[in-house]
Amino acid sequence: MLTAKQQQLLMFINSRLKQDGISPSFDEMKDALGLKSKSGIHRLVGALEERGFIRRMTNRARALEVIKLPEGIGSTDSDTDVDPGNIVRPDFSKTQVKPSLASVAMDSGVEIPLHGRIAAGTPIDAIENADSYITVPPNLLGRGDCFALEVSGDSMIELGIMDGDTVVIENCDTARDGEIVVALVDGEEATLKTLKRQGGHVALVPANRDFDTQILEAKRVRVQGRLVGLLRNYH
Amino acid sequence: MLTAKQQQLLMFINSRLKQDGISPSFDEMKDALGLKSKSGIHRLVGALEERGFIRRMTNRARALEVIKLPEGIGSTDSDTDVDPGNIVRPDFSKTQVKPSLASVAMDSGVEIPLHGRIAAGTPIDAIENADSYITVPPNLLGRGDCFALEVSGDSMIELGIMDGDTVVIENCDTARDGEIVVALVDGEEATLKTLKRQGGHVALVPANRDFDTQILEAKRVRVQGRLVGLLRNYH
DNA sequence: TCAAAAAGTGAACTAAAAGAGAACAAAGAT
DNA sequence: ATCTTTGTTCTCTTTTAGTTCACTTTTTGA
Repeated sequence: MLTAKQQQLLMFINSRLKQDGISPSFDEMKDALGLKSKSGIHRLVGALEERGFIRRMTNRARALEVIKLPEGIGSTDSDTDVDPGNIVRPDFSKTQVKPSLASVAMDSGVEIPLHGRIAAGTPIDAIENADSYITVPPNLLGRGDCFALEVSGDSMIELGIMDGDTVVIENCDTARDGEIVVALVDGEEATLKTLKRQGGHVALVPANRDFDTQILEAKRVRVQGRLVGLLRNYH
Repeated sequence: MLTAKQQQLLMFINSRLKQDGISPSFDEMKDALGLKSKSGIHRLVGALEERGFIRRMTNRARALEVIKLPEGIGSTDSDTDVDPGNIVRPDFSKTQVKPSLASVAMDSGVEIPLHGRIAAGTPIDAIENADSYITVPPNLLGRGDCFALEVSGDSMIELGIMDGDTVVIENCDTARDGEIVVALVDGEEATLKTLKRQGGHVALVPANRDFDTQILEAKRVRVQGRLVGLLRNYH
């Protein structure tokens, strides 16, 4: 009934809907299948619709719905069926812990507010919804008050801070030489950069050859926090 | 079926109805989503209605009802489910409900075992203390069983995976083209690499110019898990 | 082994989603 | 009747997402 690609896409859509109820965009599906163009997704979606596996609202964003799955695919949603029986796991396969609700219990992480996004050279979008909180493991936190920001842009890519990562920032107004900080320049422009002190000046050093270091009088720069942790999601 | 905003609003409406049976006003919804204008809420409400998630009486204040929730938002607490046969009425459902446990439960962290270290081109150190667990935010997890590994070495540095990072791996034995996986070669050498399929062969592609891609017969390579999340600590 | 079907690419184009702000209209209360 | 709360509509802007087309490559089955 389905080709391999069609099934692969169907399973991806299904897992995303199961996961958070939000249907993936064509671009996300494209990435999920490792394609470079989303026109192929368009064709696959059409094929799945024609075969009665999904329903969609055309010309609407993220409006897919799975209405059936192919035979033999349990609705328990494993596109990654595991046969734990005979796999050689040399080192680390002894314990298998499932994130069952039981283990979601008490030993929880800590909730911190997600304050918005920060980009190279542009102000923080100061969103701060009451509703935006993320949970982070306690060991990622600093000693002080922390908040999270979503990173936008590639200015720190050479230090492994990628577009879309969530960074955990500890609120503070001073930083040591070489620390990565959220720095506010002239009270308006907040960026995530490595801070270097040079006499009465500070340098805000990006980690990307395509961006320039800013050297500024110390009084123009206010440190808003320092980087203490990072989270990334590959889904 | 829904966009992120639509889903966010739907969950808010649902929680308010569950909490005290009174639907929120447009202004309250606006505040809940951190917006400054309620015209956006009007549009979102229209979208939710069009998609069949809510019903409403136009021009009536606080007259929303939730008629279904997206797949996968099966609330962890049965009390917070929408009962399909018994719709929540905006007016005379004064049913008193305890504060939703769902939101508390959903926000807590999940413990997964830390299975050791993984390096480029060398076997995993089988450290695994049974006692090593780390807490990760639920949204970092995949759908299946997960475990964590500490990354050693620079082989994936160009994809922002640095020496010392902790990666969250979902146990699975298949992976899609282009996913980052823990791959076991010839049953003995486990590495973290991007997997590419090339006919009957698979390529294990590092993200570092100083390392070479390995192209191997598919049967020599066993996928042990795929990368779903990453944590980094700057302390 | 050849033709058809399926898959993949890239670009141009169009449309939807999202946010702001203001003015206005309807419903219900005093 | 008039005030307050709440919902509706408009215009405008930016960002995100869907559609289409022309063309190439790969896969598959007769």
